[in-house]
Amino acid sequence: MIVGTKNIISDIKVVLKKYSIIELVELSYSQFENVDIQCNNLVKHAKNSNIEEIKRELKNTLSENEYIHKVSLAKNNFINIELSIKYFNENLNTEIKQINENKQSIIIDYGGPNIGKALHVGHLRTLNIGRSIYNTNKLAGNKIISDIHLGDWGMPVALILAFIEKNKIDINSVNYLDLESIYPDANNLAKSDEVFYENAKKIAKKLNNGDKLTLNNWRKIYKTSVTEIKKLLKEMGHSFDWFYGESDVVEETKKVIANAKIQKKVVDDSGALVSKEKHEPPIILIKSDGSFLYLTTDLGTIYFREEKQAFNKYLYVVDQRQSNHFKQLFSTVSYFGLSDKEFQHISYGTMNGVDNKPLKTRDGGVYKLTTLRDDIKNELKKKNSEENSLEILTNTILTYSDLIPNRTQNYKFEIDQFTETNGKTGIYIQYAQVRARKILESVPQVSYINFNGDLNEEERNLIFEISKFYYIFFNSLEKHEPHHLAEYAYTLSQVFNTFYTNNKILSEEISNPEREKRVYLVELFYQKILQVFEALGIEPVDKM
RNA sequence: GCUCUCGUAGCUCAAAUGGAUAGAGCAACAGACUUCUAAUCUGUAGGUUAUAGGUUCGAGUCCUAUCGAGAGCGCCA
Repeated sequence: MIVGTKNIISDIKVVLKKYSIIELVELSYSQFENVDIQCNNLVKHAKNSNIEEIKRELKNTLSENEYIHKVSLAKNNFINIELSIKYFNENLNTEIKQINENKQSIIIDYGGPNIGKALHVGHLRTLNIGRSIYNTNKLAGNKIISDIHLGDWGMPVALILAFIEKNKIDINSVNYLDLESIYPDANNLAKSDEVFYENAKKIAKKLNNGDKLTLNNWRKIYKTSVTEIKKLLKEMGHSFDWFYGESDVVEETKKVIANAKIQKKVVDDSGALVSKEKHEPPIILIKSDGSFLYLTTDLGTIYFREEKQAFNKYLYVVDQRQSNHFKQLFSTVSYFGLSDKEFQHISYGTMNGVDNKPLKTRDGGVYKLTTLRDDIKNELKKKNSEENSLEILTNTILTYSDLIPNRTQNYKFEIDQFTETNGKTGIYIQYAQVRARKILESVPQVSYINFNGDLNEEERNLIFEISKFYYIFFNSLEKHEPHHLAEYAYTLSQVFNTFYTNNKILSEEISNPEREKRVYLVELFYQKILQVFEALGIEPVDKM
């Protein structure tokens, strides 16, 4: 829906209705030169006997519309519209919250990192996509709560504890770097050493049963790991409303199981507890050794959230490889009657290496996030970045490069591409923003201005591009796809840069109506690009 | 074997419910700094949208087949 076009649509509808054409009328942006928006409705009525008459009448009616500067009907029946200055004067300052008629209450689950494992490049997508969806919803006036949903329970932790126990490591001396090497070692050991694996399973069970000594050890590991995770996330500009994990829902998970038993919706299958709902593979809730699975804990988490707050939508920002898991989870939620809310898996493609296979998380070759940050920072230092902006620019690259590709596709992770500072990059959009900011700092603010028709090509292009903001924002919001906004940040900056290089603003040659108009244009650009930054989770720099 | 996702320029990616002439960036080539920051701007070149059919006014987008790539598949998360 293009903002401010309701009355154009209704004009078209009225004419079509006279000829008994009653249908949904829609407008879309056009790629043609000197055409802003187009209407495709008429194309399919080419064989209508009144087509010429309809076209004539449409042209007459639309020519009268004050939001339209020029209308033309193509031979193949596309309706091409050039918008009037009045349209822009009225539609560049609308508040997003006012346009959003369907306010929602949402919880967004980041399918969190696991404690004891280093954050690696594979974690980038969930963080970036999640934050963008979160911010976009906030801007739209929706209520949204983010929960990191930490992987802090079950087998992964049990493996770490078992490894510490087996090698008689002093748990009090273990720091986060130790943990990062312990997990892969323990994981490998479990594959070859059956006794060790059995031991780990026992520890997992002890955790679920609340064994005091095991819990104490778990707490130490938890604290060491979480402190480090929080520190890195903060440096990267990520924060969460809730920092709950699987360990917080142990009791709730048990309740879910108990209720399912009462409702007779589960059955014993060779020692394991399985849902009666038909699925392939079947849904196992409790393993034959008594411990819970991933899905079981997720059910507990939903129980926990339902108790805590009323949401009407659950979003899970998790890798597409888990789509089957979520299909089963959502199905079980409704089968068990846990919630009747809307559940959605916001899946994203894997980040692949040059071999086109997902970057693996285990053993030696893990590309840690901290390493990636350092690599980018070093690349930026070569370009003589302002020292103060280095952190923010690094984060910008880390976010922007990741949000540019469509989330639903896999994409190839290449370090060169990530550290690139030319072209369609975070650096480019920051630079445009800094240029605008610099201008605005040196002049007093211009209050609202009505444009007249006296706009040159670059000015007109900039205004038009700015007006697309609402369409793209809501497209991103509704589809949970940040890449539309990321792409827009680039095109908007590009149009601004062209305007900037070809039009002097503060020069003495430019006198007042002209100058004030251009300053106002810069203000409009700045205001919109900042909102896009906000929606993407990018902090603007002061200088560069 | 079964299920799912994908295949667009040399490379990395766009293309809103099916719309007109498929767009960007990188790399390549040619230009623009005495002027609000050149981390910028302007231009050239680059395509049978994997292949073959089908649906229709109209297909990169929907359907079928083939080829190619990736992912998931009972007690890991």
